[in-house]
Amino acid sequence: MSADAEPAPVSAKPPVTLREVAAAAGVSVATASKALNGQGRMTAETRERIRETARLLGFRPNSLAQSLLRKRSFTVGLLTNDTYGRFSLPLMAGVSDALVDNGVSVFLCNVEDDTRLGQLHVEAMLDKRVDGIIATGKRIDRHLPVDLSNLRVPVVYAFTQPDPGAVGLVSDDAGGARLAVEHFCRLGRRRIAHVSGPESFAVVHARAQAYRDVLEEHGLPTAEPLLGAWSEAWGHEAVAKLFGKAGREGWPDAVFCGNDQIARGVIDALRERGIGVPDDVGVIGFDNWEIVAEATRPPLTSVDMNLSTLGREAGLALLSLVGGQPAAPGIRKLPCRLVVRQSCGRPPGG
Amino acid sequence: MSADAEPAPVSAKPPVTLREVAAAAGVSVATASKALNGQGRMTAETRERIRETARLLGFRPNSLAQSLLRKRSFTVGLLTNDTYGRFSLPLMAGVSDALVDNGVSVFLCNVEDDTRLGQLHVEAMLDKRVDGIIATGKRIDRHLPVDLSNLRVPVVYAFTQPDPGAVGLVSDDAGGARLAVEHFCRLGRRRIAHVSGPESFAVVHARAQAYRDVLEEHGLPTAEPLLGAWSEAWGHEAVAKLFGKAGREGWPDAVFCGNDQIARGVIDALRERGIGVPDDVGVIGFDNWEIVAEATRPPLTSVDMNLSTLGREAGLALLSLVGGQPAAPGIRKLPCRLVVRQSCGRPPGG
DNA sequence: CTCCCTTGAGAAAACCTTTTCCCAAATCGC
DNA sequence: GCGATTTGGGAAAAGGTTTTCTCAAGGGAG
Repeated sequence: MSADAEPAPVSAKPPVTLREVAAAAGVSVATASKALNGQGRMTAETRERIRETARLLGFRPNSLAQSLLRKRSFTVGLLTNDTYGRFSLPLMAGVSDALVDNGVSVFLCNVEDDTRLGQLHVEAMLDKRVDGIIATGKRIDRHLPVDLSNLRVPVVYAFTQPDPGAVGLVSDDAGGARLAVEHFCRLGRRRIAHVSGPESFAVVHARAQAYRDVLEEHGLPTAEPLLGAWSEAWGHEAVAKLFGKAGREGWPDAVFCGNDQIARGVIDALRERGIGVPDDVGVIGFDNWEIVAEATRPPLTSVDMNLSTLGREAGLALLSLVGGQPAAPGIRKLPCRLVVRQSCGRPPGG
Repeated sequence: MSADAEPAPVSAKPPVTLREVAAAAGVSVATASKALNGQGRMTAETRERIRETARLLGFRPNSLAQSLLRKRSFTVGLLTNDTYGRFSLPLMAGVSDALVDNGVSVFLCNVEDDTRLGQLHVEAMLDKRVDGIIATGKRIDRHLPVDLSNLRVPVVYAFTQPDPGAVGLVSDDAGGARLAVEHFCRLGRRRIAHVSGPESFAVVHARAQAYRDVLEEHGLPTAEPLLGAWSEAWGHEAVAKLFGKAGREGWPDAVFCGNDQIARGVIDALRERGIGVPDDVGVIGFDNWEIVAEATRPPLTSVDMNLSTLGREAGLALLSLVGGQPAAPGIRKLPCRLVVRQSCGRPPGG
C-alpha cells in the first residue's frame, strides 16, 4: 500500500506521463525529456533505454502542456460561412491536407452570416491559442461577418474578400474565362456567346471582361453577355433569347457559361430545340462541378478553379506566416484549369 | 520606468494573464481566479472590482492552462472520410452547431480511406486531449479505415458503421422509404416501381424491403426493384426498361427512386418519351439534395434524411457521454421526412 | 475578557513538459 | 599527481490556471 493508492477508475486509465517514464527508466524527468527530444547530452545507451521505456509504456507527450510552454499550439482555425456550399469542401480539404502534413490540426468553425456567432468562434479560437486563422467564404467579393484585422495571430483569406493589408488567395477568374474562350477560338468557333450569373457578383464582371478581351484579340464579334441567375432555368431562358430569332445564321456556335448549372440548362434547352452539342454549338461551363459536368449529355467541358490547391496554398501561406516569414500582403490569384470533356468537339483539323 | 520595462514587440503583444489582473486589482491570483469563476468567499465589492479590472484589461483565460488542469479540453474531433461528399456537410454543420452552443470546438479531420492518415489523426487528437470523437462517413454500411474501439475517450458514430458496443446514429432508411411509398398510395397510385442504386449498398436493400412491405400492406402488386447505379444515366436506362414494353396499361404510374440523381434521370427520360410528370407518372427521390430536387422539371418530391439533425444529435450524445452519462449502446435510427414538391401531383379528391 | 466560529483572502501545490543552469565525476594535459 | 576541461545527468523554474489549505482578523456568545 503506497501512499498514493487510488481506487483507479474501471475504464479509461489516465495517460502515462513523462514522470512515469522517467521513474520506470530510473532517470529524472529532465533527462527523459531530453532523451525523447534528442536534446542534451547523455550516453547513447541511456537515451536508447529511455526511448524504449517510453515506447513500452505507450507514452505520448501531452500537447496541452507542450503548447503552454512553447506558446505554439499547432492548431489553426478555419472560419467559413459556407457550410452547405460546394466551394468550401475542396478548399477545406486542401487546407486540412497542407496542415496535417505539418502536424497542425484544424478547428472547423461555421459562422453562417451571423456576426455574433463569428465573434464567439474567433474568441474561442483565440482562447485556445490557435497559431493562426484561415478565413474562407462562399463569395470572393464579400467579407465574412466578422472583423479579423487586429488579431494577435496571422490571418490568411482564401476565396473571400481580405481585409486591406492582409494576405488573400483567390482564383483567377479572368484567367479561367480566357482559358474557356481561347479554347473555343482554337476550335474555330466564331460566334461565341456568354451567359452568366447575377450582375451583383464581381466574378461575373471579371469573366465577362476577359470574354470581351479575348474576342477582341481574335478579331471576333463580341456580343453583350447575358446576365441572369446561377440556375439551370436561366440557362433555358438564355437559349430562348439566343436561339429564338429566325435566322439560323445569327445563332452562336459556342456558349461560354458562368457556371455548370447554367451550362446544363443550356445544353438541355439546345437538345430540346434539336440543336446538336457539340456539332452545332459548343458549350463550356465554370466550376467543374463533377456531379453536374459528368451528367450532362454530352459531358461538359468546364473551368476548374483548383480550389483544393487554393486551400493548400492558403494553409502553407499561413504556416509560413506563423513561422515568422513576412508574407507580401495583397491578393494572390491562382490559375484555373480547363477540364476538357465532350461538349466542345474537336478542332477542325483534329 | 518600472522594473519590467520591456522593448514591447511592435505587433502582437502577449495576452494579459490572470497574474496581471490580480496585480492590477491588488489581490492574489488565487483570489482573482475565484472572483472570476464565482468561487470562494469574498466581499461583493472585491469580486466586482476584480471583474471590472479583468474586463478593462481584456483578460481572457488561457484555455490551454485550464484544460491542462481540468483534464477537459472542451474540444472534440470529427473524423470523416467524405470530404468531398454531400452527406458530410449538413452533418458536420449539425455537429458543430450542437457543440458550439456548449462551448466546445471541433477538430476537422479528413482521413479519406487511408488507414495511416486515420491513425495519424486519431493520435493527434488524443495528444491534444480531445474530450471525445465523432466518426462519420459517406456510407452507413462501411467502417472508417481506423479502429476507434479502445480509446480513452468516448466515441459516437454518425452515418457510418459503428463498432460493436458503441453508440451509433443513422437515418431510418426503411422509414424514409415507407414515407415515400405510402405517399404514393395515399395519392391513389397503384403500380409503383422502385429504381435504386447498386446492390452492394445496405441501404438499397433496406429501402427495397420497406417498398415491398408497404405495397403488400396496401394489397398492391409488387414488382422487383431495379438495381443499378446512383446516376442520372441509370435513371434513363431504368425508364427504358419500365416503359419500353408496348402495352401502356402495364406501365407504372409511380416511380420511387433511390436517390435524387436517379430521379432526375427518370424525369428527364419520361419527358423525352412524352410521358407527363406528375400527371401520368409520379416520381419521388431520396436525399432531398436541393440543388437537384429544385432543378428538375417539375421540382422533385424527395425524402430528406435530416442529416443536420442527425449531426446535432450525435454532438449531444457525445456531450452526455463526455459528461459521464452512460448512453445505451447500439444503433439509434432517426426518422426521415418527406419534402413534397410537384413531382407527385395531388390526391384524386384534392 | 476569553473562546470559538465565521469571514475574507493569500500561499502553495498541482497539471505536464521544456529548458536553463548547475554539479559531480571522469578524463585529459603536463 | 594536480588543475582544467569535458561528460552525463539532475534540480528547478517557467508557462497560466484552479483548488485546497492555511491564516489572520473580526464578531458573537458566555
